[in-house]
Amino acid sequence: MSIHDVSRKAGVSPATVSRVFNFPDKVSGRTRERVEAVAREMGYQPHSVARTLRTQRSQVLGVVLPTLLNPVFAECLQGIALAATAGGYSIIPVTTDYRLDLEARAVSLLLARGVDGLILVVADPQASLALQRLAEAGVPYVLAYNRHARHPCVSVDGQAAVADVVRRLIELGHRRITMVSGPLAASDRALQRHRGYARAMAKAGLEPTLLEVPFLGSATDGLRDTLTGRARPTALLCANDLLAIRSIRAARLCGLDVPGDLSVTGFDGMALGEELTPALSTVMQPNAEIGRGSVELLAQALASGSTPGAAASIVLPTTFRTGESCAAAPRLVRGVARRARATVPRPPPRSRS
Amino acid sequence: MSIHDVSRKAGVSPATVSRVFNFPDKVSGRTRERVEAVAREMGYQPHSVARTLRTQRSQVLGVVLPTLLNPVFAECLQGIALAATAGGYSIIPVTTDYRLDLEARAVSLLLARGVDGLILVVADPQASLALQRLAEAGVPYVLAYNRHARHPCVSVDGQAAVADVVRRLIELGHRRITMVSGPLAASDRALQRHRGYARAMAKAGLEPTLLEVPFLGSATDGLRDTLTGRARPTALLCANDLLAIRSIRAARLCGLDVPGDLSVTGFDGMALGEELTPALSTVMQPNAEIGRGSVELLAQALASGSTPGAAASIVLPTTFRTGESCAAAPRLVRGVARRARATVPRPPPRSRS
DNA sequence: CTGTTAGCGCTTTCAA
DNA sequence: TTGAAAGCGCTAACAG
Repeated sequence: MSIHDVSRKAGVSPATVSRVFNFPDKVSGRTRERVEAVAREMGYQPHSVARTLRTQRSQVLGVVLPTLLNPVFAECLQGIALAATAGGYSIIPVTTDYRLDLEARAVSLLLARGVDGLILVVADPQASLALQRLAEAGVPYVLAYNRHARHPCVSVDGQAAVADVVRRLIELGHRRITMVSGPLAASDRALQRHRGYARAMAKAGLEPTLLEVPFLGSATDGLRDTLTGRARPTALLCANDLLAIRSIRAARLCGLDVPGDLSVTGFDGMALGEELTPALSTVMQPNAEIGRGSVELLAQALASGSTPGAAASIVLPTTFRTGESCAAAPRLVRGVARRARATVPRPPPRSRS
Repeated sequence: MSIHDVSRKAGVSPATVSRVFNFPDKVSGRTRERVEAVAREMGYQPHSVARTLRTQRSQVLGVVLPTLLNPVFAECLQGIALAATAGGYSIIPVTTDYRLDLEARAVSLLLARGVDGLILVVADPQASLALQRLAEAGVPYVLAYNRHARHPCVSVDGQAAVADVVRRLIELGHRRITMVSGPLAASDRALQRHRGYARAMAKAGLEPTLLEVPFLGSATDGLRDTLTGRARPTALLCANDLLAIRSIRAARLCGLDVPGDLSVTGFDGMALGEELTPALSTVMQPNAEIGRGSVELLAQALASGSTPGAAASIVLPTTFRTGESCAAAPRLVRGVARRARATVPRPPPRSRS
């Protein structure tokens, strides 16, 4: 059923029906009411595809992100979805699984779909060809999580946040603080977080140690060596919450108590972290807010017929969430952590069910 | 840049260009190559909105689900996204936050967007008006997770799976097994899982106990009473993984060791469950598979110009994942669990960072 | 094998 | 305040 059917039944022209839906003020009260009544009765809804073709605006935003399997991005997407709906937009999400080729493919797919704008979380803005073409094509877009001087970004200051964590750990008496990170080359976030770690450690006169674990597979293998070594760290600063959770497990499996023997901090603030035992001490990013902010930046530009500029970038604040996974450093004896007799940890029992 | 520009530059008609993209076989090799070359050179991509208007097929699937904050649905959506992309479809996800009014709104939004079909996770197929109207309107759709005799569903047998868990717990020596569930009225899944529990308990001659915790807020309040009572359960059978994680935390806060003093099982098989300590013992649902299956069922029907029928419903198998959160029941002394001296649990220390 | 023609359903000048 | 007409970019008959 089309606008035509409504117009016939209401005894007006299609143009008038269109006006009723788009510019109600431009129609006389009487005809508007009649048209509205007829439309409601027939259950008419304007066909958005036709409208899109005519107006060249789809009211759809494309969203490019690495994966939904990391709750951080799921939370962000939820924020995007909410704000988009509120602003009259729908979203088409596409995941890239951290692969650059899929990033490019995602962008062209979305452009062919006629999205009005894009929100994307790319591996590295510097290296993204898709992004560059996007910018050149003049298509409105906003980066989320990424930070770059020449792109509009909604992000947090990961470097400062990690530096803050380092200071907190030092204050708790930690000296041997190892950073656990995914591949640094994989994203600008990883790089920035590591920089925050490296600088804060240097500033404190401490020696930085980086444990770079592979993306997939048993991240715990490398951890085992680190945690069972003679001069093992007293604190693990993990580049994200997922890594922190894995690290805590690895520590337990090595017979270490968290935070008794080893403090562990995360980064991201995924909601689940608070439900764990020990609750994750972590840097809270406002994930939903990042999504919301991205949508708003984009929607604002779209409304004014422009394109978001790098100058509009927003840096949202992070907060350190004090959980239970991090505590004062254990006392040291000749460089080796000594554990109180009472807290000798048992490895978690294997289920027999 | 439109098909027209390409046709001019290639010296052919727009129709021919269209054929090159849609029915390459219907075009002579020479002209096809020329057109392809020109198109590539100009960076032309068919405008899918126009194509949609003309063909009345959008190649877009709408996805209605409760929330992305529960990793179960995020995992499922990822599965949907993957399969959709593979099948040449894009998806528009809408979340309902378990609210029926938003369910209806989501459906009409999606229909107005001109989606070719819908995949939805509704609270209860029986009670969903949106669903009923969908069926009546003849719009192709598939339900995921839901089970209903008169709708096409991709689901698991939650009732049988929970009954199986009950049997496992009984075999481990548990007699006081409490089910922890969200509001039963909230979804058909909750109801079915509870039925599996109730029946299996009855069959074993054990008394069922249900702890229904509210959706939001401190689910742990009710748990505390249960766990500190005189005849506290030795096992908690949780209706989903999120609840299991919360229950484990509540138990720890009550000074109970999991699984030493209390076994806890989940349901869903969210990936993170394996990373926890103790690793979650849970019923694994193939979440991504459920998503994939839904897409395939839908795509198949769309390809044949039909609508998926209830007869096409698929029930995917679940498997019990043996984790560490569940073990043999502690020995009982006069109906009260006795704990070995050595395993007296300490409440987790509060972080001072 | 290729071109011509007629819309898909809507919005938007331009006239009345 | 309303209507007539043109056309967004594409595809599908139908001719040739």
